[in-house]
Amino acid sequence: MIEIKFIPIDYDYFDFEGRNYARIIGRDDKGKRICIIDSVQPFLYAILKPGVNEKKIKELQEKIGKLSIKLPSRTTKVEKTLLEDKNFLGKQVKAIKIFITNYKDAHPIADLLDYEEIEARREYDLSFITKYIIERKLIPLSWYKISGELLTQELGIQNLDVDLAIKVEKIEKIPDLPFKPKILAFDIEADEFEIGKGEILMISLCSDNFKKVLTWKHCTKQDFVECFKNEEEMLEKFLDYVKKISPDILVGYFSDGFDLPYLRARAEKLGIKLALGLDNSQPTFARGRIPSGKIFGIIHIDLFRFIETVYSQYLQSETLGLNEVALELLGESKKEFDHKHSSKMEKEEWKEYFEYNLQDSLLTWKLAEKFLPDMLEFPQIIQEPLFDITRDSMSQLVESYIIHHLQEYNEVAEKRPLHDEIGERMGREKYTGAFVFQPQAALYENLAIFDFTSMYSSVIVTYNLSKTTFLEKKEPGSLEVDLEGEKVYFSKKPGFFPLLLKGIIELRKKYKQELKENPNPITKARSNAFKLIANAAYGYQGFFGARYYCVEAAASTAALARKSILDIIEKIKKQGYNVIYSDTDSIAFLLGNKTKTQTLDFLKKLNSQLPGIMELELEDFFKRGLWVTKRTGEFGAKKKYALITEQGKVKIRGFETVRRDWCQLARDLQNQVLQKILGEGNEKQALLILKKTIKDLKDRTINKEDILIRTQLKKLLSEYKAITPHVIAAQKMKELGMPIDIGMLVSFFIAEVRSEKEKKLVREKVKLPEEKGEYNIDYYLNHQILPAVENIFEVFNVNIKELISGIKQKKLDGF
DNA sequence: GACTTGGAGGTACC
DNA sequence: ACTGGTACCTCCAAGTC
Repeated sequence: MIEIKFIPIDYDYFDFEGRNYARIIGRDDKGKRICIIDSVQPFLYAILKPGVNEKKIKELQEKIGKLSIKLPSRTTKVEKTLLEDKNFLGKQVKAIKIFITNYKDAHPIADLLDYEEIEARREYDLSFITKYIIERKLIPLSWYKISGELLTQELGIQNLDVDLAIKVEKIEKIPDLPFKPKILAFDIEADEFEIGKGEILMISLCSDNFKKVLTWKHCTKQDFVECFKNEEEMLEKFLDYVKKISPDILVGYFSDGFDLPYLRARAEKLGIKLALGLDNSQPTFARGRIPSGKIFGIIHIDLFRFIETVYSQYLQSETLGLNEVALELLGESKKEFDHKHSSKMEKEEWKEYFEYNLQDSLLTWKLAEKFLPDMLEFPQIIQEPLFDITRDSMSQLVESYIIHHLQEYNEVAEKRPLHDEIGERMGREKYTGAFVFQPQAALYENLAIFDFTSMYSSVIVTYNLSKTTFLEKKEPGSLEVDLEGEKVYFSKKPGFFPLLLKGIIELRKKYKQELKENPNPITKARSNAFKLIANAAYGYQGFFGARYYCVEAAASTAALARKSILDIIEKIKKQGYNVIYSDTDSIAFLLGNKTKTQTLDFLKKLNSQLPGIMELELEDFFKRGLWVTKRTGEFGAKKKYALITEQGKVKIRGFETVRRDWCQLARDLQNQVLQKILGEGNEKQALLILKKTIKDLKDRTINKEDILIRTQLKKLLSEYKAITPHVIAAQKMKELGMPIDIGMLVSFFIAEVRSEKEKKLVREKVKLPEEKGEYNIDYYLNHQILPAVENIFEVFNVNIKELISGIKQKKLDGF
């Protein structure tokens, strides 16, 4: 028997004599690499119909106990059954817990449970690792004292590159110890984008005090460059370095979709085994929307995927490419490098190429270090391994959090929806969502904005809305929600979903406070993780793929949120304020003759009247706020406004300034105009800026980057019904042999053409950035610049178009 | 051929 | 297919006169 302190990092399992064993790689407190082998007995539940008598249950247990499945490789039997009292979707039920030999046969065993007394079969669709973590409470990246038997060359650990292997007997939670995983970043360069088509020219590696570029193409005298005879030798050395550095995390950027599959494809072609795993196995690629490259014992992370789901909504970056993200988060860019085919590269260019390649790894490594607190925190909160956490969608994260907390409510897990069920759910009609107030276009002064904290989550908790509390029909004391005529009912008895969410909101509050008092990366990561889960819980209930899907709950959440905000709007009006705007959970109103103190007191009063955990807070006071009309019609536009605080902080929403599908010229101009108007309270200075921009445009002094329009390609070229300018741009790229991918941003500009009469459509004037041609002055004036500022000036009764043509007639300079 | 209108398409807000 | 609905705006496609 030996005893160690252990932190689990990577999980997988294997079969031995027909049974499943968890195999977990981690470290001990001395930094040694440890493998532990453990087992739990797989099981599923048969939930019984109400009122089945004891005798019947006994008989049923006996029948179930005899079930088995014979496969060529193994036989799975029901090994034991237990009768348990459980909760399931708001009901107390009797359930038979059915232990089986091999978890992989849980589904076929469930299919055999075709007995009249059984109402439902559940928990046959949870992964072995998930079940293992729940059963043994061995939470990823958390510390434990493990005792067990030392293993040498036995089951599941043959040729495993670890310092110690233990067959677990006892697991005990201990307080957290310091832990810093070793991170190795990598990046490859190739001439061809298509996976495996070209040669890998170079591979860069970056870790603590370690920077290398491996290449076989060209030998330079840069100290970080290591040269090899051929691609094979370079790949071998890459494997060597990974072994030697022995990282816990191997991180890349887009590496699930590019670097790792490319490495594997090239290795295969060259007859090399890409033995990255601790057991010398090659990476495997799990099927999915995007394949996930898994390396045994080392966590491969594609940082892009984690950032995309968890952080993109908080980033300013318009693309999530390494360059923009690194610039925003690290203040560093990629190296500038003019890509061309390697065969046409000069000596000096190779040097730059190597630096470029190294910089990519360096940025990836720095980003990974930056996100390390989050990467350590999320797996502990969600209770799934880091590998999965960094690839899960938002709904999966929410669902995993739920699944791992069901025990606290003695709840049996609901099943994943089946194919037909998903189809049905997707086909449903949309329900009514949020309320958006019809604003009046104007420049307002002295505003306050109130908003509900985590509004939808608060509504779910306050009114107990969920699949588990949804009632088929009205019951005494139940809550009735009117969904525009159709009535639905919810139990008042707290269900586990709202209770769980209540816990999340409380923790979110606690960690937000903790962050305020003690701001550091850990408290920030924790606070952010809970915020994300809380925010996604509402969408989860309306999501077709959710185990706890419930449109009635989702629609009721939106309906009650609407009711709440309309109620508050009325109260604010009644108090004598002028409400000017509201969207979903926020309300903007004019202070008028009231003071800030009065307004804050009023906020307190409003809060005291709110039900449950609903809470209204002050977002801020604002000096000025601008709302404009829609392009068509005289009404004020919703979801478009600009605000300035007394400290001069500007908040712009919805305007072209913040839209990436407008050219920089129009966006910059609009931004400056908004800033000036908000700062000064009138349009005079702003007009001068407009004048200058028009002059520059007509003088053709505008830079090309500023007139590029960037639009995302959302589907295959052939699937487009309407051939829009960006589709033409993509077609041109394709003809030039450039790679076309779904999701890519297509850049183009609108050029002058010989005959405007023959080429009337915008798409006929599209040119790629590298194509020769002058920008189309008329287009940029009338389709970019003017539309961007027209209705802003209209607020001041200044008609730009008249002004321009009027001035023209008077032959004044500038316009 | 000029003009209108609906909808496809993309992106933002919360 | 991988959280929800609401809203704006451009440009194409197809219809009307």
